[in-house]
Amino acid sequence: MLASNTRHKGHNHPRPRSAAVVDDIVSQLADLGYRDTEPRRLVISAAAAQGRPFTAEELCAALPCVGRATVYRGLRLLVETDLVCRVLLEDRDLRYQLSHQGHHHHMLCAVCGASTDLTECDVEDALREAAAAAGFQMSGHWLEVYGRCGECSAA
Amino acid sequence: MLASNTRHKGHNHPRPRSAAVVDDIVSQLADLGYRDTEPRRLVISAAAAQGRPFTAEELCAALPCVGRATVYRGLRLLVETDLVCRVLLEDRDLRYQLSHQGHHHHMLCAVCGASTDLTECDVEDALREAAAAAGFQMSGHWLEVYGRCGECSAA
DNA sequence: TAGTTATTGGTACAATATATCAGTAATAAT
DNA sequence: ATTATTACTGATATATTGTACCAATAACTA
Repeated sequence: MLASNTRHKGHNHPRPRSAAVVDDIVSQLADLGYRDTEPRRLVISAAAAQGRPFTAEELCAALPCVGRATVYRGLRLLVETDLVCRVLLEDRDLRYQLSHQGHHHHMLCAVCGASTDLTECDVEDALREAAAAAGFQMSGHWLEVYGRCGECSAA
Repeated sequence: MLASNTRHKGHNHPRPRSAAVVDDIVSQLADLGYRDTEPRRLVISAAAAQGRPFTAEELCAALPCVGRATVYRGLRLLVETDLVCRVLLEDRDLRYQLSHQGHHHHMLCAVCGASTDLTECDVEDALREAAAAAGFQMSGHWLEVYGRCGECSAA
């Protein structure tokens, strides 16, 4: 029997934070009618354990006991439900990362590979206006920012 | 013997405008040390003939007499030399189109598939500032705008 | 507890693109 | 102009990323 999910900050065997993240995501999926399965939890857990944007194959490698198709399906489900977002690297390599939800973009460090969210950014409005000026009705956009994160630009 | 390329606006057998585009691109490639070959001209010509962003496979289909590998190589060369730019559709389908060069972005119509350049757009500066505020030193970005072009939003 | 049905995993398949390599052709050198 | 050099081509094999299929299984539900 595992420790209850509902125990608040219990002082015995505190579960790692990632477990709470997994529970949260599984719960959101449950609200959408998706089942709570062990392989799916493993995919979510592995995704949450990645320190930076990861590829689907990296998840497969990290989960040798989960079928490839299941990993891809899990990832796709997470993307479709906005729990994981896609990140396009400068070299066009496609990666994934847990989404912090809400509209945001990513700043990707070319040195260390870290991804930082860019939230307070009103580029969207400026874009919509510029597009409208050209007679174009914008409904969405895709934006990635490349460069160096604070740590790497200091070094 | 074909008509000379250097004849100015000859009044017999005027060459289609696309031929001038091909010549121009071949010339730019020559400056970079790349050879002027028939298959390469065919790839460039086919790319220039596309009315909207196209896939590599579409080019292959349009050029049954050119090897697939050669089409892909030609396309890659054009991308690397900034003569063709990549366009990422909303469904993540990757397409290509002749570059109008200079920094610009694309507004992609979800209805008719047309791509319109978005040039006079100072999003870059706003982005750079927002990134800097987060300690991130921006060096580049990728942006695609999705929506409806003027014609399609009118209809 | 039994029944319904989403989910799994293994494999086959599809789409997109590159690697290899012998043969060819475009440019440079003579 | 002829030869030499070497980039380029094309056919095929391979790599990568992801989906389709289907029988077996496990999760929810009545």
